[in-house]
Amino acid sequence: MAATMKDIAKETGLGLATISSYFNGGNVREKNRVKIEAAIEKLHYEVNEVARGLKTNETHTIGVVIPELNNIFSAEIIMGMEDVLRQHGYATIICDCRTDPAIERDAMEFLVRKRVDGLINMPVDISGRNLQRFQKTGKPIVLIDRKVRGIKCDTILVDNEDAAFRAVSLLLRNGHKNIGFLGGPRDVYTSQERLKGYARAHKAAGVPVQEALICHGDYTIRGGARGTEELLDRNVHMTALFASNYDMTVGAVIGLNERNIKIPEEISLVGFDNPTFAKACHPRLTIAVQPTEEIGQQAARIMLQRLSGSEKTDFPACISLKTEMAEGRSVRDITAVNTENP
Amino acid sequence: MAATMKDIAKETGLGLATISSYFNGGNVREKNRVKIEAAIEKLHYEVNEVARGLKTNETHTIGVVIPELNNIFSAEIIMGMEDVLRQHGYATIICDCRTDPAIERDAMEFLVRKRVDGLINMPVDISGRNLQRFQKTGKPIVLIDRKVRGIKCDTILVDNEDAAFRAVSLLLRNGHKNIGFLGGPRDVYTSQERLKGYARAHKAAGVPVQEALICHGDYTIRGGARGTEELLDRNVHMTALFASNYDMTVGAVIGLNERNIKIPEEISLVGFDNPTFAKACHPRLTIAVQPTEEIGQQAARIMLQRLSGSEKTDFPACISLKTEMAEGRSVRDITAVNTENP
DNA sequence: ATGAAAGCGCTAACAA
DNA sequence: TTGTTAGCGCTTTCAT
Repeated sequence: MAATMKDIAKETGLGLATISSYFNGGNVREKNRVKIEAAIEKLHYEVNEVARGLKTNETHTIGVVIPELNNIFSAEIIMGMEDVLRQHGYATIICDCRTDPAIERDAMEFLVRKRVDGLINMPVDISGRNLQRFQKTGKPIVLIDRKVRGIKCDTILVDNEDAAFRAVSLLLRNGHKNIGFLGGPRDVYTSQERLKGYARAHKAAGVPVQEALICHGDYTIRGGARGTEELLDRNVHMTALFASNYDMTVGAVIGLNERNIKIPEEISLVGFDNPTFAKACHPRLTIAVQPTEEIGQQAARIMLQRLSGSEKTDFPACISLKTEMAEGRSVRDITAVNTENP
Repeated sequence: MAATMKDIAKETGLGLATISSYFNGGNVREKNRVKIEAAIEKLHYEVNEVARGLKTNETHTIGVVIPELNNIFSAEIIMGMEDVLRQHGYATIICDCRTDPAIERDAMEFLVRKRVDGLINMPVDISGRNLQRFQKTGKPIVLIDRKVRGIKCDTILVDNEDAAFRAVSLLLRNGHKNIGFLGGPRDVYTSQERLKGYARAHKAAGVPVQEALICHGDYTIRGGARGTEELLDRNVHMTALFASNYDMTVGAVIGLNERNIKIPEEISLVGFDNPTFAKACHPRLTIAVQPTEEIGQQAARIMLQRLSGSEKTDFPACISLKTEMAEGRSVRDITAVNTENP
């Protein structure tokens, strides 16, 4: 069995409270401090956080429920989160619910039993039922990437609409008027937002949106490759492509390569996420970059604030993080070409 | 405050032990069972695993320490692991130590304080010092992906040497004699193993290994692209390329595309990991696939066995999982060509 | 089958 | 500053 505070007390001849005080930053006589530290060393004592948790009703553990872990987007968010939390003495229990609302519900119940101090969730069940259950505990919830109506809590979003707006505006500024849109599933929030941005950019530039240029894929590499080919087949005049997530960006590059279409000479491309991939491409891809680690860090910080209770504003915060445009060389300026052929 | 068993006891008029018995599969009179369940419903009772953990000295929590979470390899392992563990009522606390032995040590200490029931580790500190610390708790350790000498515990490895052997043999069988090797860092275990497999395949086929065909990269996309170009420049007669991890495979595809080199007409390519990427490529890539989720699942299962104590063999198991060759169309058979030009 | 009571390792209130 | 003590919510003998 592991050593307990009692053992330290016995070893040093001191009382329990003194030992506890030592660990909780209380004042302990220098002489005793040395004794205690010697005993800790000798007995390999490590505080039992379970006992502490029972007593204080604080487990210093945050539950995290996400749809899927096997994509860099989720993984990097988790990294940023876990990093901040552990630095503050908090553990994170991560539950990958495989995009299944039922598993998500189980995961949340599980976390309630584990008495986590708070929940960070990238929600699958948009109805909010799962979250309502957790909210009964009175413990803080921070939502990531998606809103859930009916749930009042802090939320970290990415301004997807703006990301798409800027990406497409960049293409428009460079003279492109037939811009293909490789979108995600119709019913996914981020996908809808990005399509809105695509449309708004067109409106702002006074360029009409053409249905034939919009392709709803599935956010996968393969879907991106196929979508690219479909768009090429349907639109002879297409001069540019906007891929609205990472996997579809990879797919677009593959699809264009396969057809032997030069970027940006024949088709200009703006992608999404993953700067590493963008840099590896030739020419380097222009992409919209989501601040993945920052999303995680922010979520963690807000959670920490709620837990410390030192929060002034009592109403939920809704933070919208901006994406960055990382410019490469995959967009060709065709304004000159346009004026030549009016 | 959340409801406790005491509340249930009060509500039902039963004793504490009866309630506890109900939750632990003991026999409870039908009449009382109904009463208890009604009370649970009414009070929204959820077992407090913290209290239970203190009493039973079992937290039903497994600590997981890995170097990095932001690559599909790690992420999928974690998915497989977490899946199995949670299905058995175990939580996983994941610590990403950013490939830093010092952070790894902190993480392990942290997990000791959290009183996790076991540790699953993809080790960074190969010296074993970090693990020795944890091992003092007497709790089980399962190692993943790498051995650590001096630590006696269960280990799940992938037969990397065999994976490379088979990949390179495939190329040799197809008549290739100048096969470039895009390797990882010299000091990484998996990288060394894969190089061994490359060499053994050559020996088995009676083809000499040429130093100029071996490139030590850094397991990144960019490294793969650069390595590919280096190898092309150094070796005019190179007809094939073996990329020894996923990122370098992406890099190789990009590098070859950039030079406008056709796969497999000009260069045959065998890659590593990520079937999704392989399928998205044209032509579909032939790759060695590591059973990532299975690694995680196996690790979890072995851990579960150790914890249940029903393990017959008391000595550590060392399981070596085989990779799969997923054949695409990226390898050209040039045996005929060779006989034409002897 | 059920109840009473002790105690897991810690914190915190109170006393000294 | 330090010691004593009660009790967090549960499991687990031991009676009944």
